[in-house]
Amino acid sequence: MTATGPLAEEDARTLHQQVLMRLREAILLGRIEPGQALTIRGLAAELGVSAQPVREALRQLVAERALELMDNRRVRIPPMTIERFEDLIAARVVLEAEAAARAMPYVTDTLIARLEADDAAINAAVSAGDYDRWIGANYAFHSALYGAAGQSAFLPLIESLWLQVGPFLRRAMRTISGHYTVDRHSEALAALRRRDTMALRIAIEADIRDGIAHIGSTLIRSEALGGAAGAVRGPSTGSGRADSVREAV
Amino acid sequence: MTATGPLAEEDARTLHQQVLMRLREAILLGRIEPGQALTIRGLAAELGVSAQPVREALRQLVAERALELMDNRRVRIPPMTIERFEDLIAARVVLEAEAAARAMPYVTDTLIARLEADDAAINAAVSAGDYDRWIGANYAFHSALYGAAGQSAFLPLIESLWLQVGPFLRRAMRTISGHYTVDRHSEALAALRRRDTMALRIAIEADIRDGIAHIGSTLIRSEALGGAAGAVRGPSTGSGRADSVREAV
DNA sequence: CGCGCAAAAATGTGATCACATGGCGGCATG
DNA sequence: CATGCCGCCATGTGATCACATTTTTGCGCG
Repeated sequence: MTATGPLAEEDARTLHQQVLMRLREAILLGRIEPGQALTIRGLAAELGVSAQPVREALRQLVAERALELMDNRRVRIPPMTIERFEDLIAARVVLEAEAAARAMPYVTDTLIARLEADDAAINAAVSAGDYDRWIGANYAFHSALYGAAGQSAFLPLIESLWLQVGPFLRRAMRTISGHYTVDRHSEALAALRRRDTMALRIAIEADIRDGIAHIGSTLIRSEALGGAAGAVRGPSTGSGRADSVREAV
Repeated sequence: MTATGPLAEEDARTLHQQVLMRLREAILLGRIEPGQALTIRGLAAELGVSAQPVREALRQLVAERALELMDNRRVRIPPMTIERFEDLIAARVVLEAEAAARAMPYVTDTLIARLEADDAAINAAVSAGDYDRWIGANYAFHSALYGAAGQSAFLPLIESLWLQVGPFLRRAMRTISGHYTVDRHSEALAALRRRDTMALRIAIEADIRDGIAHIGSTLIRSEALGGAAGAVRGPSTGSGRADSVREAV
């Protein structure tokens, strides 16, 4: 393999898994424009690998619904509609509330300490206005909680949902500090300390809905759904596309 | 491409999508032995295609958790444990109950008629002891219901869960007729006719748990978890593997 | 006869090639 | 100057090749 690409560092995983992780992170952090046409060769050149690993990574992301295979056989971040967004949130609520409740028996003081650290990181990111760190810490908090039990079934589903919502959070949350009037995570932590499952469910649900409730309307107003229009307007030119994704992934 | 394989029929979809569908069906119907090592070249030869489409199909099924990528980098149906099984059922319950409830506003008499037809097909399959038709009709019933609303988020998640439990239903349900003491589907249909959302939720949950409750213990007793052992015992020989999968996929 | 080691076959991974398709721009025409 | 057509280029798909790793087989030794 080429030794000059950004992925040159040796890694135990296969190349396609490294590409997958890079793309997954880029999607989760909203670094890829929704509606943007992702080309295999473009990404391959960008990452310094051949087309093969990229193809497989894209295929996997399509399976996780993070990407969508269009009729033209090109791949993009699926457009967001209000209906789909509400479905996604509803799915997140039922899955994450249940996952949290099922994790309760496995909650230890060690886990709570870790969650408190994550919570602190979240608040720090909010204060700093650092969107990337906010998302990252938020993700760490939730997956640490849901993963407390073996939860072999819930986590992948939840991750798929995050991947689908991720691309649209950033543009709707330019200023994250303004929306954090109530810290639902500390409510969740309090519930965890009391081993109060019902309160935990409520806190989790509130956390999901709080951070996201106003986004639906933002999506309508901003018209930046990134797909309904994207399907109509011609895909960008090859070179232009590669450039705009370069610093994203 | 070769024109003699079983997939020779022209199809609008890409080759890897055809392979994907074949494999998906084989998994859902429990035709592939859990723990069985699936080889790219073996499947490719079997289906009369090159390795490329098979690779992508396998990758996609791994993403959907229907298959598992082992450390050896080989692919198999993940072993089942009691914990995972319970997780999967719990996830099915919350997701499918919510999906059904959200479909309620979109329920029409036409849809109910279709569901009744599916229900009849299910009962016919049960009477005939035809496992494949039972699974198929069952799947048709549920996805028709959940898909009534646009449900762009729920259906893929539910399908992933079906793919994960599918391989283990058959061996635990040699005799399906014995377990159908109560027809939960007609209860669901009754709830639909009354537009009674809560009753529908209950019927769906009962349907999932009924058809499946005794399987957990069956899994323990039969020891046919198909993985814990499969990981230890050497994978079957190449030729043996190809033969045993031949009529499966 | 059992055990361990080495050769051989098989497999996954990544790269590259060939081909069909579709998008885009340039060009001619009204 | 607007508009429709044609050709070129980029892209996705499938096939094939080369290589490293794993698995299986077969042989020799105790």
